[in-house]
Amino acid sequence: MRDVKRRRLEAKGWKLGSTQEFLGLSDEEAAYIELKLRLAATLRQLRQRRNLTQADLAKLLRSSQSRVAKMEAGESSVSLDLLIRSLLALGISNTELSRVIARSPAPAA
Amino acid sequence: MRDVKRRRLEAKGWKLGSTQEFLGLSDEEAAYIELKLRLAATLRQLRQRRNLTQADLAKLLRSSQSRVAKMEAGESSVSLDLLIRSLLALGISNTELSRVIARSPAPAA
DNA sequence: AGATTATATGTCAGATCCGGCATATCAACA
DNA sequence: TGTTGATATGCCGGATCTGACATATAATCT
Repeated sequence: MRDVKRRRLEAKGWKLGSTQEFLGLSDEEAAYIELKLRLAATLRQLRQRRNLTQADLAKLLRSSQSRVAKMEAGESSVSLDLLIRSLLALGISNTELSRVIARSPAPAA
Repeated sequence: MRDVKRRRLEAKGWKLGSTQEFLGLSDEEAAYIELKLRLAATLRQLRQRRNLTQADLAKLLRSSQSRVAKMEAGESSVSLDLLIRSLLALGISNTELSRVIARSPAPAA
């Protein structure tokens, strides 16, 4: 993984330890983070497709605008739980959800 | 949803409030719980297929046997996060994971 | 420029979840 | 029957996550 990408992740609160530790990032950790980012992106798409503001969505979820922002940013302080709950609240179907999860991230050029 | 099923869920720690509230269980809540139970069942299958005891798996996950038991039981005190992390640790692929999520629960007879 | 609306960032107290321990239940055997 | 190995249940202190609030930074207007 590239330094650029690393910095982007760390900026969002992922404490990844030393570079060695980072390079040794286990497959499941990597898969977990990628999955989360994918769900985060999907949440944003879904919200925008419905012409909702973050505040609107927050109200729908009985949460706050700031947390929605963090969800969409894929911050480390947001759990898969919250992301998936939110997608479900937006009415995503199991089929759509599974499609998001199936899609692997594009490999680096 | 049937009373039998309700009791089964409540026994696992789901506080579902009054019957009215339960009957009014929103779609996303229901979907969330079903999803969790599906992942829980998958975890057990995967572990058994590899001939691991709960204690073995716990060690692999740096967790405890009791938590693994709770995961597989789909207790409310277990998050999707932990379930999915565990499945990833067992090496489940995105494709398999997505298949689990896609599969809707069998409708009541 | 200033005003308005949307999004992002920082912080924190309370809620939830976690690992670990003790102990209970169960199953398969001698 | 009692012993052994596996799984389940109850509990708790500490860790993590959450909603909420304040505030900062866009972005889009007049």
